[in-house]
Amino acid sequence: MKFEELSQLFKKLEAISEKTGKVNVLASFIKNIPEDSLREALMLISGSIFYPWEERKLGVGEKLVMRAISIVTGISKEKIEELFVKLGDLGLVAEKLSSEKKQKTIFKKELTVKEVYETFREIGNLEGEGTIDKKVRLLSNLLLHASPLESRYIVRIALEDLKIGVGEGIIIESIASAYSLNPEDVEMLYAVYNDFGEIIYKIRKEGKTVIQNITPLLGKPLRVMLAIKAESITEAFDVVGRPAMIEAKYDGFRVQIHNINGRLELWTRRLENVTKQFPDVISFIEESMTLDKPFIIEAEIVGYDQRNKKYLPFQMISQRIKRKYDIERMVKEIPVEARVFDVVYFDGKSLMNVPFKDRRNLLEKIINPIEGKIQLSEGIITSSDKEAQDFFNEAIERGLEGVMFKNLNAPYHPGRRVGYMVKLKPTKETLDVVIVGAEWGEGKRGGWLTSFTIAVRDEETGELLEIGEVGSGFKEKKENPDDVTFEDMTNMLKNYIIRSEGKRVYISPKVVIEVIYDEIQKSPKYSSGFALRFPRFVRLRPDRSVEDIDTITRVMELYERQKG
DNA sequence: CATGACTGCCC
DNA sequence: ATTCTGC
DNA sequence: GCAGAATGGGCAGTCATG
Repeated sequence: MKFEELSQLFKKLEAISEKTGKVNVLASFIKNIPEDSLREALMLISGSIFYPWEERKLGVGEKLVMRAISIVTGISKEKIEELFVKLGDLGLVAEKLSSEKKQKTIFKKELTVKEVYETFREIGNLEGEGTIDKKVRLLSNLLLHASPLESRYIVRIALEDLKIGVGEGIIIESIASAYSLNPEDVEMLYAVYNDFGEIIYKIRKEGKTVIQNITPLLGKPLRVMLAIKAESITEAFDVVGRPAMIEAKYDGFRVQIHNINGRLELWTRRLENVTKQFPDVISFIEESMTLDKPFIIEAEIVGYDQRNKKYLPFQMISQRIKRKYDIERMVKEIPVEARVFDVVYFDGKSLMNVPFKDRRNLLEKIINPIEGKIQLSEGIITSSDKEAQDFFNEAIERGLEGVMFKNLNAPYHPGRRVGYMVKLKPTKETLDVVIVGAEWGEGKRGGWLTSFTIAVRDEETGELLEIGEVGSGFKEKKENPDDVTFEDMTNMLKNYIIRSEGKRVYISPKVVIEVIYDEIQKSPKYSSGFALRFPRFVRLRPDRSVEDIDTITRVMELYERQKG
């Protein structure tokens, strides 16, 4: 299969906004992919090069792509960055420059899907000295032989972001449509195999029989079920029904644990293998559970200080997640506890269609809790707003992140954010800050300032101290008069731009905004020494001037208060 | 050998 | 992670 | 109601650079 054909598909999908339209186009394309390009084509359509269980990564980002474009076109990196700011997308930059390039004596061979995919795998497999130059060379070589349209998508593949409005959901629907299957069945196949090419291959070969008895595969990570967010206890109950299980939400990270005939393996939410990083968790499970029956359970791994029985901040445990060296030392320095909250496979049987309350009951039976090592997540079953409120309040007082509401009768729906699980976090403080910088946006936000550097005031010196950036909470479209759009922000701020530096602009401190956040963190990056966790815009404060914004003293007080 | 830029992935 | 938007 | 695409801080690892 020619890469040109795939590029045309991408172009067509990018131009269609309706989901059903995308599914129709993609379904008919999928039916006709020849078997010898099936896996490669589906990997490229899903915008990835390596499978989630592979340890290799592509290791290509914006900077490396800009270097490659610069080499192929002979245009300076500064000029390319300028175009990037203007167009909001490096794929479009490559396309534009490629079409403007004088077609000299270029020997243009036609690229194939296989060739493109294999080249990217080769790029990802490079390591050691000289790697970056080699990657740039391989990528430029692809671009050299590519048409303008192909260049657009080669660049986006390099960044593993096709921007064609096609995600897992649409690929699943398309496969279902192509082979007249139930989308839920295809979804389950994907949740188990994590490989679109493989499941299409199976469907073609085995027909509808593939959907019989799909069960999780031991040793192969399964996609996990995600929660939606609620703003209040009543809203949470409305989503999951009454009674509901209400559980503590721990500020750690999520793992899926497989017992493969006595051997334990751990995967993260995005299916990265982290078994080596957590030998302590492995031994907790060996201590607490019998391993004679295979299982797949889910847990939150959270930092825990045994001495004062307090949970540690997320930043601590994040030091352990990707660690390859000094693992044993960190096991001692940053102890963790596993809080198990679900089981999806046990003793040869899939539990995905078993109601949550029964899965939870099974967990109670198979885990012997050991304080500070492994326990079930704390929770209550109630229909009462008052009991729910008390449980929530207590969780917050203990420094937990919030609570989860769970539908007692819900099946396990892998890979989706459905209304079976709802998270509820406490309402937060806000800060009034001034905008001192910004960055030009990408993709559909190209041409607007979309991320704003914010600062608080040192009341002693009058100096402004940066405390992070905010780019969430603004509107793209004005629907109500008081909506604040990126366009509003851009118009308001462009007169105050002091200087530009690539995508970044420095702005005279005039515009005051109110931002909300979940937590104040110590920051090595910002001049205030603090940063906001999950910052988002609330509203403009035209009534306030730079002198009225929040101070570093207040930030320090808030930081001390949240430590409890 | 130390440092910084870049990338990928936790939240 | 949060938020907005189109369907 | 959901999927997709924007956007946040900060961690470790890798490679380049000086």
